[in-house]
Amino acid sequence: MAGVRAAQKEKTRRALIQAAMNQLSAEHGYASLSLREVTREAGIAPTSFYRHFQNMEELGLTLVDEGGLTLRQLLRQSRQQIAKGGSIIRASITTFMEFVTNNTAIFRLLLQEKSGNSREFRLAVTREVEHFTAELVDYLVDEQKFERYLAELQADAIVRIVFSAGADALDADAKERHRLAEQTIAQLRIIALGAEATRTAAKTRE
Amino acid sequence: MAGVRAAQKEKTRRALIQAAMNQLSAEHGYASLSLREVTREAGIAPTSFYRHFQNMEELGLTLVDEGGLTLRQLLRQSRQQIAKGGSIIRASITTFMEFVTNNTAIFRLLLQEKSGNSREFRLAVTREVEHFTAELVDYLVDEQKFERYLAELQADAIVRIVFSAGADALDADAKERHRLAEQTIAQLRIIALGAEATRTAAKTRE
DNA sequence: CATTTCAGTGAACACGTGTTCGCTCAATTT
DNA sequence: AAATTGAGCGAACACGTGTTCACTGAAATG
Repeated sequence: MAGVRAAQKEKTRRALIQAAMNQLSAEHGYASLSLREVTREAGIAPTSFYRHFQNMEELGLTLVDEGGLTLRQLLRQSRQQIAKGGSIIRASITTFMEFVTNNTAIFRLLLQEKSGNSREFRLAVTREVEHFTAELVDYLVDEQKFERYLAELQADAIVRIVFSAGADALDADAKERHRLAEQTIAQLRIIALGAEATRTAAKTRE
Repeated sequence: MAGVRAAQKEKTRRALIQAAMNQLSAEHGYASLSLREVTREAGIAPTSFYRHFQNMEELGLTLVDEGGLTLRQLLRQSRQQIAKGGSIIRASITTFMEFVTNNTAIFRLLLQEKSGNSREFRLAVTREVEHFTAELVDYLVDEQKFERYLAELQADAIVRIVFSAGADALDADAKERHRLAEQTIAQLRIIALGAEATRTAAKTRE
């Protein structure tokens, strides 16, 4: 009952997931992920794949889930560090861009895989992105005291801009990536200003 | 010299492009576009494909070019109609969403095909999107008298938000699409307000 | 210690893929 | 009217794909 067997199974399961991540690149998206190539890189026979996943789609969904989870954990950490002072916007964007640099494969999955896949896959990706927006809305309502509707507008705009910039960062070198980060920070400040102006305009109308 | 032959060739070339467009859907992206299925729908033998395109990639690039051109023409038209009064933002977004509804396939190509393709293909898509930003920057500088840097920040943010919303609209029903349009309009107004505030802040500092 | 479980295997199936080659035969040119 | 051009075609090639099936042999169980 030591579970040597279960441990080994988990190990090759991780190997399969890692192999799939490695295969994801700019040239070869999830759509062209090949079972045979994945199993080859994981070091097992093609047929053994089915001991771990029902089919390729299940592998894809697993990748999306794991990627989204990792990203959200990182951002939550960064948000806590912010409490110690410093610009919220700058810290978040910096963390985000770092994540993109270090986890390129996961990011491609979340940002650039909205078509050419099964409906279920697309829904899973959408759900992950919605998690981010929801967390940001909560932050704007609780900490910044925005009214819910305005917070949602703002959060949605921010997530769209940041994810879009993140997608561009995937193909960028370090310098261009830095420029993107600064640009995004400036854009989020414009939005913050605009939201603030909208809020006060609504108040004076009361 | 009547050119009966050349006319026929152009006709089947159009048939190929149209067939490829028809094959593009949420489930089957450009990456999984099949030569044999395209030629089948166009009503010619697989081998005849090579009389019109050197390979599949050339077909893809053609689709991107044609799609981007069509979209830009439409938006230019709408911008002229705006001169007759009415909200610029509302009119543009309405036109944009209409285009998404009527030209779903083209749009998927421009919005959701940034990975899983050749480098050249991705550059072509990026170039098309940059055309939009450039036109918007010119408008903000010439008509709204923004300074160039602020205009670029603003235009880039707007394009990112609008294209991201456009991508979501692809999978949405009429009602959800309308909500998306209204949301985008409200977000662009926040940005306009923020940009205006940034401009006046910079001026008073002079 | 005998029995059962099950991760991993190798062979095989049925199929779709892009591309090449040599041919036909109508439109075009000489 | 004869010669040339070239869009369209059918056969074939070489290969990669996901998935099934009956199997082995070590770990787990009774």
